[in-house]
Amino acid sequence: MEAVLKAIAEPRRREILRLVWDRELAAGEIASRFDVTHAAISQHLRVLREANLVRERRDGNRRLYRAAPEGLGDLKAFLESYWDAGLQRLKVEAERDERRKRARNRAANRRRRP
Amino acid sequence: MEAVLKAIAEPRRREILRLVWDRELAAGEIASRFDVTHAAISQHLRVLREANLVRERRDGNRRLYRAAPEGLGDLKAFLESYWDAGLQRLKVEAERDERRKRARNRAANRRRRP
DNA sequence: GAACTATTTAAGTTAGTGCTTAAATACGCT
DNA sequence: AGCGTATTTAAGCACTAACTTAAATAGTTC
Repeated sequence: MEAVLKAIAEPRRREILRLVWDRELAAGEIASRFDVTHAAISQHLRVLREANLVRERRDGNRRLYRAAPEGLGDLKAFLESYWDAGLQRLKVEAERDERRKRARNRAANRRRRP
Repeated sequence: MEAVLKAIAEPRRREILRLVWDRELAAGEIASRFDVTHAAISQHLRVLREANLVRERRDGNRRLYRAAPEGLGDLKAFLESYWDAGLQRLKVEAERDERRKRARNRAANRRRRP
């Protein structure tokens, strides 16, 4: 998961991911859309591949890349679990506060009319 | 958004975020849970604060931190829009493929029984 | 096999980051 | 004011990461 988060923290890699989200593109086609060298893009593609965010397929000379739904799904699932766990705790906390508030009110009422 | 993604890409910052998810903690209390110096944690807290992921409140001597729902919401929204846009494109692509397949079948049928 | 194309890998440079130690700031207490 | 506590800021160091250039690999074509 570490690798995934690091991978998408880099803006250029997010752009690349977008480019290959719904279609295959050769490394060179991807590189031609950026103003850095092919080598630089190749290195980004490696990071994305090792994070399991893109898949690579060889076609003759070329290497075609495309977003990998599995890796993206893992990321989404991780983030959702992160949130759910947090929201769950918030909920529990809110209920506890609610109980305290009611207890305070009951005590106040007893003082007013015992 | 850049700042948010960079902030959560760091494992220690994710741990800190978890700690203050549902309660306020003083900087020192947070730092005492890690085996790095207070200064290091203070720097992490700054990163989180500048990414709007935590809120800081001063209480006398101490500074209390707590997760900021707004920043977290922004992150969730960003990721969801990232996905939705992607899924939307996937859907459009799938429908286009479906139309092509039907067109192929119609053509084949005409050839079989014109 | 030599030449050409597409891509990656290696090596080096530069900028950024996480950490430490030491000094600065901010607040409360007497 | 002076002292103690909580925390941040500054400076410096080690390590990582994004990039470049140059060389290596892999596949196609003649």
